[in-house]
Amino acid sequence: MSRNFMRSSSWNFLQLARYGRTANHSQFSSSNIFFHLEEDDLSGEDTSSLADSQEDFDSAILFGMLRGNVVGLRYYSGVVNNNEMVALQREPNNQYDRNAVKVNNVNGEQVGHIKKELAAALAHILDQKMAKIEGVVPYGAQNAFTMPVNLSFWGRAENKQAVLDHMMKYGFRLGPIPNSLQLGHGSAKSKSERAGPSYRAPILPAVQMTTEQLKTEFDKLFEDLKEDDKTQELEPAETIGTQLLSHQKQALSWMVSRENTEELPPFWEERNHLYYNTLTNFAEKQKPENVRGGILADDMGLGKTLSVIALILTNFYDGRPFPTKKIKKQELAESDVLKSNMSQKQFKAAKKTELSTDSRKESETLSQEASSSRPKRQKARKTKYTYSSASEEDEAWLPRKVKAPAECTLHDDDLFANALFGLPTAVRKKKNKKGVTVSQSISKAGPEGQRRTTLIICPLSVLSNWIDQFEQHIKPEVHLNIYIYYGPERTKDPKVLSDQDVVVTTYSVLSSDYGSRSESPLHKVKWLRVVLDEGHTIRNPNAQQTQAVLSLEAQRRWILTGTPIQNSLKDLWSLICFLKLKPFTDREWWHRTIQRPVTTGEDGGLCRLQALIKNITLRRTKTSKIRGRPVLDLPERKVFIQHVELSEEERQIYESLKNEGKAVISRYVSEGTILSHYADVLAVLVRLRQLCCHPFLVSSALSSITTTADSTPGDVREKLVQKIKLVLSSGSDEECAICLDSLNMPVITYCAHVFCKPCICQVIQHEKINALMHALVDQRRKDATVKSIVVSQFTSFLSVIEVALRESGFMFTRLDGSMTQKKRTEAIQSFQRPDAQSPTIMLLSLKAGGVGLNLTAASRVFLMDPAWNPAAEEQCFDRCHRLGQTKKVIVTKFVVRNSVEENMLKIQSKKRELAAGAFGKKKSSSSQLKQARIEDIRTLVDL
DNA sequence: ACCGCCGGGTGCC
DNA sequence: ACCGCCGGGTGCC
Repeated sequence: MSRNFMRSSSWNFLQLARYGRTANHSQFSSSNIFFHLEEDDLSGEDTSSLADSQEDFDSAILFGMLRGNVVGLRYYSGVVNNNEMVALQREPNNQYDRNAVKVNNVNGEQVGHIKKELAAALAHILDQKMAKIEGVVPYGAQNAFTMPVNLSFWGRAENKQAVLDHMMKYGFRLGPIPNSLQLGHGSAKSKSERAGPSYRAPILPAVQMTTEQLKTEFDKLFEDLKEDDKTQELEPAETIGTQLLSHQKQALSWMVSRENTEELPPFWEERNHLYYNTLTNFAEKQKPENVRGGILADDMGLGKTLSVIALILTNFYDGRPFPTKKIKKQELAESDVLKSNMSQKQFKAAKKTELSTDSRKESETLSQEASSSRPKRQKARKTKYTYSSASEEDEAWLPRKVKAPAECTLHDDDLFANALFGLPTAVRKKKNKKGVTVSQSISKAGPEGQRRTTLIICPLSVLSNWIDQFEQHIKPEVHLNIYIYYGPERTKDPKVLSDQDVVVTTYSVLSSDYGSRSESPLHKVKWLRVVLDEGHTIRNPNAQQTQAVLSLEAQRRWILTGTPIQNSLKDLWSLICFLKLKPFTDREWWHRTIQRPVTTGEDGGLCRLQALIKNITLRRTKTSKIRGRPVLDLPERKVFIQHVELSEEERQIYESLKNEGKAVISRYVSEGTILSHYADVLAVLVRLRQLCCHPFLVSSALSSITTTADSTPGDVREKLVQKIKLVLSSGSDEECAICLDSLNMPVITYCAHVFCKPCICQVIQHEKINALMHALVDQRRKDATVKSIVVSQFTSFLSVIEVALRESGFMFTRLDGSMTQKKRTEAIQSFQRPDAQSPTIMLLSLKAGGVGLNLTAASRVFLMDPAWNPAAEEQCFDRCHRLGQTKKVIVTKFVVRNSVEENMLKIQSKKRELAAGAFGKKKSSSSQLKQARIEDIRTLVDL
């Protein structure tokens, strides 16, 4: 565990403080802090605990190059082009030579072996991971028996000499490869049909870009995206009952075209009847499968969910919308009118389909489908859902009424899910009715049955939101079958799933299914489409959850995320893998062609990355403009920082705690043991921050006063009880830190400070809370309908605030990490209600709920204590400043003057820079990280 | 000749 | 491999 701990990034460390808050008691216990840190690590916040080779990749420098030979070509089927990249792979179990090193082409097919004398030298280096060795075949690609290979050795600077020495021992000298050797013989090109263009010599280690440069480039990367030509709009299918905003129609158009495109994926060209990859110079006969999907990276609150729902219904099958009902004669007239409304794009797509399948019949059906109008519900139910001219294939796609075994219907799960998410009764009723309609594929539909089902994977916190939005945006008469794959009653039968139109599940369910012995039905279905909501949750490629997602079988793949790159370029890799972008699904090619060129500032690296992102990503921010007008007409948002002075008494306690902490920390610093005393240091910091919020938070008395579940864990409490007994029994003459008199009704803090109970209670009456209550009362007087969110990282602080709110007669509700999903949903729904009985204040714990939480009923946000990570604060503001907000949003951040909080603001702005610059940034060495952490701590306590 | 030379067989690791 | 290497056949010039 300590290993994990030491490796975690400083960001991760900083997050810990927030995490500690999630468990109400952890601030009292260093072991708890540790526990949560580790948990956080494992849950994928940090990817540095990956294989060491991963780290080596990032900090690698070029040691030198060497010309070697690939032998045994005639025994293997893998072929290469001149200048094509090849991969080296150790083969320790080779029966002829345990030093064997295989040479594979970009596709992973073996080309040959490294000649044994050289392999003998390389084996040790590869096995010990002293260097990563990359190969390029400079010429002679079509040789029959052997071919040359240029090897480049990459690794950490500290390994360079050892590698050079080792190679020297075997008689190989590494050096730069002269251009004369590099380009090979003039005849090489003419001999080969597969030969690519002449290729420049591998670029020698380029000048490392500064963080600032990279940041600028990174910003540009996405800036430029906004200005490209993804401005086509597409009207959604008739089945969508909601009018889409312009940018949503653009998203729809882009997504539909991404799903139906026949274009080659980025960096592939057709040459001489072969498909040629311009990055690796790899070529093959087989057309690389196109990425039917991409990344919808719109900012939060732009309506990604609605865009996807529209996509599902609009591009349900072969570029056609979700089929609806029979066309009746009198409706045909109407449909002619509607036909003219059919967008150009839709029509083109239709034509294209017609051409490709060469089926006139289908095209007739199509125009009817596209223009079908609304039937009366009754009729629709009686109808057999057929078109007069529907082809057999089409028929298979129509919803039909079938008997379904009880356990296969939606009832049970729906009921369960509805209970779980607290969906309103009306919805439940409707669902039950709907539930009996289960679509059934017909075996004739295709060799493996046509795919029809979209799988949506999302965090639990937004699951109910998906369901709500389907209800809200799809016309009620449309029989779209949705299955919530969640809860103990979920089906085990893949057939049940593949008979749905949409299946919604969560990452954790998917992951636990994947990890369990019995086979996961989710992994047996051949999905039409898989949608990852909050798709950056798969950014740790080693997490089981990521593996579970990557092993899903689907034709169309979508990632929804507001933050495609969170920490570094590495984050993008899992996403690319999910999209099955060849050849990047192999980490080596990703690194050699994109990641390393970008991080080392190699020629064109950023251009490549940009070309890649541009191809697969659509991103708009809230400030993006369409035809000169903002995408969203969001009301203004203002952020105020409200400084608060500590009262005399508070200041006294604060200073004494701070000095105590400073003494401890500076001792650690001078001893150089600060990092091994992290838990202690953190405890000090947390106490200081809590004190800024409210002195009571650092008092053990809290547990006996608040009525909520907040409590000190038994053992710690016991320890404190012992201590106070000791203080009392020993007749200690300790004095109260507040009144400086002898103790009267003593209470003890975790840090073993002792106060008089009346003294500390008096403190509560003073600043802070005071600032908040003043603002709230003031607000209520001006406009009682305005709702507010009060945010803190400390649930115990929220509990204190609760008391104050009750005293002033506020209606409030609360959302924190300890609540069940059902209770959370209840809290949100009651808060969002517009009626007079609805609470006007939401107490929100900073990390609870995560992204996607919609609290647009509120237009005021009070941030009681600054967060370590500025992004977390932003996210918090976005919960109410998003689509659906009608009022001006005012955010107030309370910051205590001359305190750890002010220092945190400083660190925040530093972090903000880092976050932007971390993209592509060379990973700091662990010693640098340590130093940075120490610096952070010193800033915080003014050391 | 316990050599050199010739030419056939042969061929990754 | 239009090579190198191996080992058998062979042997003045």
